[in-house]
Amino acid sequence: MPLHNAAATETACADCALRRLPLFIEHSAEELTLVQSLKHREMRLGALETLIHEGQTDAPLFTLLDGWAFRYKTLSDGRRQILSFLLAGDFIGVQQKMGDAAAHGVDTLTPALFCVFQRDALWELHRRSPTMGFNITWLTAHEESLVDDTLLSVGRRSAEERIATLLILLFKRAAALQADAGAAGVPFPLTQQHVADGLGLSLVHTNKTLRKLERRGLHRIADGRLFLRDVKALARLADLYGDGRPPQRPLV
Amino acid sequence: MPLHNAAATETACADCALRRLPLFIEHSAEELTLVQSLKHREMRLGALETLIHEGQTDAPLFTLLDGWAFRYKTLSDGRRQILSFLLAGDFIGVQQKMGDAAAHGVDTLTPALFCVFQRDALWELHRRSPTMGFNITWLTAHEESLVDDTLLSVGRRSAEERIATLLILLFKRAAALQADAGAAGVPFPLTQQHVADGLGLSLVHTNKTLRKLERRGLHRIADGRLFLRDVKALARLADLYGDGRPPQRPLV
DNA sequence: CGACGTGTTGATCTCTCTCAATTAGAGTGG
DNA sequence: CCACTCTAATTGAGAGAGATCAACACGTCG
Repeated sequence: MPLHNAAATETACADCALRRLPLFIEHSAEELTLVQSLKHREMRLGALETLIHEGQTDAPLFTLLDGWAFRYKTLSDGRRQILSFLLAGDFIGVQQKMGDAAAHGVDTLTPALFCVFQRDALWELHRRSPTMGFNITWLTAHEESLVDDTLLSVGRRSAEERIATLLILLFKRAAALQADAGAAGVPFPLTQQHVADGLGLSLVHTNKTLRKLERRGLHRIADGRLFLRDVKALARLADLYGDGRPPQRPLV
Repeated sequence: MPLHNAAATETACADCALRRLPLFIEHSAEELTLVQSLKHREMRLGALETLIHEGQTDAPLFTLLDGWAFRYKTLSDGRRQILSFLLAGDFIGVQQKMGDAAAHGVDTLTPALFCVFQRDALWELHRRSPTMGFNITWLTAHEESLVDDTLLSVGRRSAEERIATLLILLFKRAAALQADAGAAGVPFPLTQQHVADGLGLSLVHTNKTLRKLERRGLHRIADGRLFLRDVKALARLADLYGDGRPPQRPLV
């Protein structure tokens, strides 16, 4: 994804790479102008850098334009839980109330490009374009449903099932951002430590489970790319219904 | 909380019991009229009934006016994860995209009163009152932060720590809805099975852990009420900082 | 070339789960 | 008033998934 490299040259919203993705909806010229006017600047971070510190009080709003990142929380003794992974198009920072401390940190996984908005952009957006405001609400709700899915995994799935679920869901999200679906695989910039922290598992057990699935031919991770070798088997493990099909309650 | 009992007599938004709670912000007369116009009807359920079935496609929007409920997901073999508990004032149903299947079920814990809105009320609200729209966005984001907290618990806290965390957080939320904070305790309509499903634990282990904490004098649950006996000790277990204070990363 | 980050594997250890049984209370019907 | 049933809470015992501890391999980098 060749975005402009020179710090001085910022992309106009109308030319934003995100808009080229089939995933994103059309916006009117006025909406684009509005967003453009709220856009404060762009920001570029390297891999494994911190965008928002846990407990930071003045974090602005961001949109992730390119790259991977993740939200997380830590306990005082260092135990870390990754709350969600962020891909291009994701909105960052709605969670913390204005003037409040950030409830979670955000780190990058890869070099990443962010669109930075002023603190009050959220309100301005609502005020000046209810349509966009509505979209934001919906986006926020969608983010929550991702966390819901993870909570189900971490709370009720076995290690194998959790890994299968994560691989499928991340694959789908990443695949939606690129042209060729299956053959080339999708980028997979997570270390096993990230996988572990995202699934509430230990690093060692994550490694062992990952290897087990790989040896069974369900997937393959190599050179920072993920390939799904046996989606059927993975989906069976993950107990994922085609999409949104209601689960069957046992007759017991 | 004496709400009207006769099915025919519905409360006007201006007289809504929720507004009397110090927790809720003021709204202008126009805003109340708007909400009133979008309000479809009220709905009353008994304890342990289902408001929204998992996978249901046409669920409307609700506000919980009185009582307790919870959102949950289940796997096909019956394993259930409770995603969040719902108390008076909580909004229900933003998560599912219009026309989409509900990603989670909602059951009541106690008899409950709901305010029912049409499917497109969310959009109307945004369109006709950006202020309210903004509030909805914020409310949705806040809901997510609750799920984030739970995910941290389930992913990284021990059974003892999870229980302590849940007790404190539920106590706080319930206490905010009533006058007397400490002495009388707060309602606690969850069975141990609910606690277990909310924390990703088994019923048996939940029971044992609960008893251990109770025997240590940290809390007491009796007659459907929860009393916190030693908040300090509970907070220490839960690793909860006063409120939003950033956690200390270990120097290791 | 040594230090470091990441991945890998084996050997324990333990927290939590599963299985089983008992108690207590609420509701029902005879 | 008393069996009978059902649900929720409780407790003990054994089993197991996953955590922790320890080494080692490999590639990158200053």
